[in-house]
Amino acid sequence: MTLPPHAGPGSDPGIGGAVAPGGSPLRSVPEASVVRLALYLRVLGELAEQGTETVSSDELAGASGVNPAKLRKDLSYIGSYGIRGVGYEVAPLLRHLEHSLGLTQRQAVALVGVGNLGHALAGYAGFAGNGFPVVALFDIDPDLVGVGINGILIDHVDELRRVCAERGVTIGMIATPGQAAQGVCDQLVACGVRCILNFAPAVLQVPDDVDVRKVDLAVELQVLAFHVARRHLAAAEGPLNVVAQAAAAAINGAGRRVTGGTS
Amino acid sequence: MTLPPHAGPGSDPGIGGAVAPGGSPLRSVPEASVVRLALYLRVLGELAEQGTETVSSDELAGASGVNPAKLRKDLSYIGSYGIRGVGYEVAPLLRHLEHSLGLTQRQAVALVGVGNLGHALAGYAGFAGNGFPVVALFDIDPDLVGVGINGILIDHVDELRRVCAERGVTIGMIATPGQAAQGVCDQLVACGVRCILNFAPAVLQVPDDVDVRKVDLAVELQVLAFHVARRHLAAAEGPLNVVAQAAAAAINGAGRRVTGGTS
DNA sequence: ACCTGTGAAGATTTTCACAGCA
DNA sequence: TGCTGTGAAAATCTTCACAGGT
Repeated sequence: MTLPPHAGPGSDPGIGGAVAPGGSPLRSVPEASVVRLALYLRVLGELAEQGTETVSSDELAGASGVNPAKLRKDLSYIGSYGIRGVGYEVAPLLRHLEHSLGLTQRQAVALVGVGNLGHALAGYAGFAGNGFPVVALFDIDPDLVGVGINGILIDHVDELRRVCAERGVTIGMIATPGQAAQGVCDQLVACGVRCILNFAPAVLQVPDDVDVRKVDLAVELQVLAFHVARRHLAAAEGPLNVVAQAAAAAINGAGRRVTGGTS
Repeated sequence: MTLPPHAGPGSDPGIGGAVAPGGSPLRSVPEASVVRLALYLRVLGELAEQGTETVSSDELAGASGVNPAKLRKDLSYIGSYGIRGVGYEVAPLLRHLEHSLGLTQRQAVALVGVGNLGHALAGYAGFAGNGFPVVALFDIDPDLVGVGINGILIDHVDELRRVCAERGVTIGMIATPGQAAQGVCDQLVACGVRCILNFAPAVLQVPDDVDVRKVDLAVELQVLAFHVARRHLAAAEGPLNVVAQAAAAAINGAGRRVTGGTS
């Protein structure tokens, strides 16, 4: 069985606009769009803080590093309604995005592996503040069990099943060494966790109905290294390229490009 | 850069963009493929450790969670030569991948922002071990300046330009708060850094010739939250789905149980 | 007999471009 | 006039399926 980074259970055709009880259309949203929606949400939050009340798709797209048409299409997936000739009202759009991303419901997060990286994740303020409280910590090291971080005590991995059930964990984060990751993943899945964020350098095999997203630091650096190398090759190879690049660089000295996401 | 009217954000498309105008290909490798190449490299490393000498595309693809045809196509971008009827020799393929990803040359990394997350990144063993030594640390907090982590002293951000030049930094990592990220990014670019890995919750604006990759923890969690919510909606809507999901869960509950280790 | 490398088909995502409304 | 929402075209990525080695 294969697990593309985001093998959603929704290989499901379901083109038809199935309608949920509430009446909102449950249309399939491309994974890439979901990622961008989360991005727009943050940018909108910043705009709201500044007191901005409306934005055009051009403005919001610019601030998000995205093509305006793409932004409008992304919003269309969640049935957003802007005002023609004006743009979008920041506050309502923000609420709409939160709702569409399922942020109205609090998601309890469990973190397995409180080593170097795990410790930082456990203490990361960005989580709790955004509706993702870390409610459980696990490690296999007896010296760590019982230690508290941000008011949460570390439990032994053997307690995973019980603790996750008790605390209603819906999202699992894995920050163990690579060899341990699959085992931990299996346990989380057995506990009913269906969404996993994996920081361990390992490819996780999971059932079809489980979503895994991966953050792989080594891979990120290697991808950048590839670009460094390619840049050297390109420069060494074509004088024409060098000229073109220099020209482009000069032109861009003033105007800037926007670069968005990854993962 | 080249022709495309718009340098797309997101997973920066025109990677091989440097297709020589009148010259040789310098074949462009799709960004998605580059990411997977890095993944194959890791899996191959594991195979090599186990003493495996050859793998078929099926096996390697399975272990990487990827479709075999896709794997072969990915490898074809870097002109890999397997042996028909047999597969790939692990060691040569591993070397080939390392070379193609530019890992033969050591990349010096600078990390800006030694807070909660930054501290963990500075101590992350996976970097140095993979040819990405962190050679410089920066922060704006006077209390941190002078502190050493893993033998590297933290410098003040004001020293960024000098230190990066002295130590030949080629890759920058940003782990500052969101508001500080753009400023830091500008400084890195001014120092000649052309590849940046951004952990800060901010969209960075950079010139065309700079590659940015982003790791955004809040976005990752929100994407997972979206899937949790969608799953609930789907379950509430389609009774057939519920049955199928329950069955899948049951089957997997009986699945292997592995006692995991943790750091 | 088996497995790679790849053209071509298929699927998905991005972008264009314009109708339609405020 | 200005900007959204969206059908359709373009670009990109994935998968199939098979020719061609070993």
